[in-house]
Amino acid sequence: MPELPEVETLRRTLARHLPGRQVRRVDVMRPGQIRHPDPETFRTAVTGRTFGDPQRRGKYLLLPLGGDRTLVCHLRMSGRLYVVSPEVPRATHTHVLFGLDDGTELRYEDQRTFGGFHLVGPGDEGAPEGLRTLGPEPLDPAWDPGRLAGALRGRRAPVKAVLLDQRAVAGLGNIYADEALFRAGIHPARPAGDLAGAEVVRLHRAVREVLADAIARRGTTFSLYLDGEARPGEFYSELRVYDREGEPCRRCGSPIAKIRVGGRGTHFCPRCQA
DNA sequence: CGTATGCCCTGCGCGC
DNA sequence: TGCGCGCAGGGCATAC
Repeated sequence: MPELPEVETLRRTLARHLPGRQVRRVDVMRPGQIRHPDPETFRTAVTGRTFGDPQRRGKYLLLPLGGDRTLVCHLRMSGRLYVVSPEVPRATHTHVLFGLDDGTELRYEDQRTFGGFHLVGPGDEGAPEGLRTLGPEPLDPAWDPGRLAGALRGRRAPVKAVLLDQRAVAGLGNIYADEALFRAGIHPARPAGDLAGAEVVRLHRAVREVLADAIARRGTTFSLYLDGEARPGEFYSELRVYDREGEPCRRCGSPIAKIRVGGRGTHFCPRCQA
């Protein structure tokens, strides 16, 4: 599932291909993936524009197009965005295709169709609500333990649910929330507001470390994620709890447990995260 | 407001 | 071998 490290890896790979490329053609095979504006307006508004340097906010990929327009993409569960030669056969769930002026194609593929595009205009016109209300970037130096403590304070929800709340902190999904809580030695179901100061500091460090480590390994390919050059990530083998139910904890050997927290499948070590 | 639940959607793995 | 069911989950809509 694309989370911050996967979208960051995607941004970095697309940065090698998109800047300076003009969109010659937009094919929308599945109109539902165009969230704003209507697909025909989208198509004509994007055609002829030139990509700038890709940016990222949380799990949102931001592709500047000039003229104060930005193509905003969210991959949700199964979205893939990559540059490829037109001779490569289209994958089954290729829903949107941008023909570029060097002959290559930027393709959007999405098996579960949860993801899609917003074309954002001047003054954030058309921006998805989730982008407007997005919390701080966890890798920003300004995100310190105090900011995390502020997001957790007074909340009775499980600490994991707060980590997944994009308004509290941007970019964590199910994999890295579980991994950060393991690294911090904190039980995922603990009420967020009950964490001691030292635990918040540990969690803050753990979030940063796991995200940085995952970016260094170009993200996690669990089932569907590929980067902007259609390559898988290498972080899967580094996972300490996610998708390891019943397997021995890498630290203490206890079997990794799987429970439901905040409606999400949650992996943790019952001994290291008591 | 804060919290909980269900929905969207498809493919896969499991049990029978 | 085939079929149906449950599960996977990010973000949002709705309910309480």
